[in-house]
Amino acid sequence: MNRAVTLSEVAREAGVSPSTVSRILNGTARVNDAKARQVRLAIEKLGYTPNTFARSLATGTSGSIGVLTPDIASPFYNDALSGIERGLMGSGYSPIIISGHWRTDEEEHAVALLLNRRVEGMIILGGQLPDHDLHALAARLPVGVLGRAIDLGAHGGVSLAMDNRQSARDLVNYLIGRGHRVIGHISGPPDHADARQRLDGYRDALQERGLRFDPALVVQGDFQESSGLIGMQRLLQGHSDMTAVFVANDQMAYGARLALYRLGLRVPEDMSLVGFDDLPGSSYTMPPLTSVRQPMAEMGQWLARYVLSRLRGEEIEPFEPRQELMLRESVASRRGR
Amino acid sequence: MNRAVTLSEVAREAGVSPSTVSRILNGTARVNDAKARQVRLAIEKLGYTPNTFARSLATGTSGSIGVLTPDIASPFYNDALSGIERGLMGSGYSPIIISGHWRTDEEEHAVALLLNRRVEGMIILGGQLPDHDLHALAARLPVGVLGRAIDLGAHGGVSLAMDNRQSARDLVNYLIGRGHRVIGHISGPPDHADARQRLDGYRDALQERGLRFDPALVVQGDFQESSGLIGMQRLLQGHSDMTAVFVANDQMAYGARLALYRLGLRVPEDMSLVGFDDLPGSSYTMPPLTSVRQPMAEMGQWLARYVLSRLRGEEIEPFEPRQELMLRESVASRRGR
DNA sequence: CTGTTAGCGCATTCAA
DNA sequence: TTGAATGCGCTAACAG
Repeated sequence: MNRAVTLSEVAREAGVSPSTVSRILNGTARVNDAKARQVRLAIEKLGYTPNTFARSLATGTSGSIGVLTPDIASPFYNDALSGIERGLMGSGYSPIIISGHWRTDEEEHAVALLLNRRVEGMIILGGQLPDHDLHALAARLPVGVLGRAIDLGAHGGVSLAMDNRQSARDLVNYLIGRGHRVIGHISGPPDHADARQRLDGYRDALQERGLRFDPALVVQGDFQESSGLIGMQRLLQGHSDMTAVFVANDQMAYGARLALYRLGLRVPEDMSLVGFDDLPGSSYTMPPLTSVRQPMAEMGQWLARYVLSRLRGEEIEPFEPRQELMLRESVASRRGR
Repeated sequence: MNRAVTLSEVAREAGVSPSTVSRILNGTARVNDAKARQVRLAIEKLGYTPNTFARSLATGTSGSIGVLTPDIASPFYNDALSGIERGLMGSGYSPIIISGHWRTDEEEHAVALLLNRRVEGMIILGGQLPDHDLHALAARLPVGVLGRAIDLGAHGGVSLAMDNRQSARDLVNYLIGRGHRVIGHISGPPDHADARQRLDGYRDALQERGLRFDPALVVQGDFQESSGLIGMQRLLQGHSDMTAVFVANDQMAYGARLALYRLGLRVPEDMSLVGFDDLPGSSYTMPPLTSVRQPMAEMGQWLARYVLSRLRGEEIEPFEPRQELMLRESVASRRGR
């Protein structure tokens, strides 16, 4: 970039002192109208752009909030990003988004980068960061975490965790209530806390209703569509009595759905299907998919507000994210049979 | 944030001068091993984090590339974001992503913000920015644009535009080739260049094959699922001879698909359906949706490399994005009828 | 209301 | 190999 115009150049052009220009720029003090006009003209003429670095260095504030997301292209976390943007809007703070690609080392690197950029607060979406990293972070600045059960209260940090286990349990209970007795499960990767909790919830529900937990009814996926397809194929082998499948996320449920279609099995008449996460597309699958919805956007927005409130020393009303069973058309009743 | 540790404090702690610490940090010069160890120890002990602002101010470089996306939660553009991340990886540059929410004023504001942050290059995804803004930008720094046909060659900028019109034409031609004669279209918002071009392509194909363009066969949507559903319902009224519909994007095609399902119409037996964009989910719809794929991730990656090459004064091999018809199972042949 | 002065934290001369 | 001095562009006292 060709050397950028500086504030002093503007000052010289307008025939005033640098501080005057600064004051006009920031509205820090009343300034003679005529001079103000001169300055605006000079700014226009020279194409002046204030240098954030210099300003931040001088003020000691960056006006930015770091956001760490595991994947910039994840339909799941992106709703939260939208929420964060909304929450920050008009606050004078802007988000700096970095993705950690589900890798601890990259995430730690990303956090370091954000710290270098002197973000004043941080929002962490899911991810693999060890708890002690999060604690260390919360001790330095306001931190909001989404999707992990961790107690940051000691430092005043906050975590919005969804109760995956309870929701999975509700979902499977719903299936049982509709008369299903042999229920398969396509699980997520076992190194993923959410996946483990959803599996636990599945097991809880079975146990609670006196149904046997059969490991053969559980196949492992990786949260991607293709693994749902394969998982369903495997479940179908040798489980002719299975009437419903709880898939650990919607993406895999889409794959499972396709596997059934390929085999000429109807949903929900021949097989009931439930997912998890309620992706935007899940209202438009065929049939619309029963799933559990986490208010990602609202959570993101609240977290942004939380960090802002901490920064301003204000109080903020607590937020209880409610997970919601989205009952749609992918589950049939087995009562009559 | 509690006052951060500075380089001088590290220097004092280690008993050396600030310049020495700086040299160790940047590997600018050989330094006595013993001192280097001292310094590393001090950095560790104090929890020192270099201040990006100060460094950028001193060096006059920011090490960041601005990325403007119309929507942080768009499944379409996010693939490009992933590609950009990949393209920048290991280059020493990192992306700063801002979204403009499809609004010209917000986009201009975002660009200003990026300029303030002294990004060294910029990548613009789609959006509503007027051409002259883009030209002005390209005159200042390396710029890569995705999804808009604009000639930035004068300044050395580049634009990777997809030929929406040609692809739409190919798609509709394909339908005609499969024996369809009455083909509906659910279009995108008319203020959206992509939408207009896709409509044009639809018209081109009909004309080319001697079919009449019937305005009643075109209904307007807004690129969202729900408008596809409504659009399909409206198309179905009074067009009993329609056998195929070209939907201007996949999201709307999902909605259209659901409308058909609700009415008990089968795809593709009763109605053929084609979309546009080939979202990740489109391989898993029921049936898998025929669509046209733009290599968004590859384009994003190449654009990142392009900007880097400009920054380094290197040459880069040109990139011809190829759009690809993804022929899947949502189209039936009408030949025999 | 306005100009002058003194840093903010760092990289980079220039000497030693 | 190392330290001292200087300046990047801006804001914030401090005087006037």
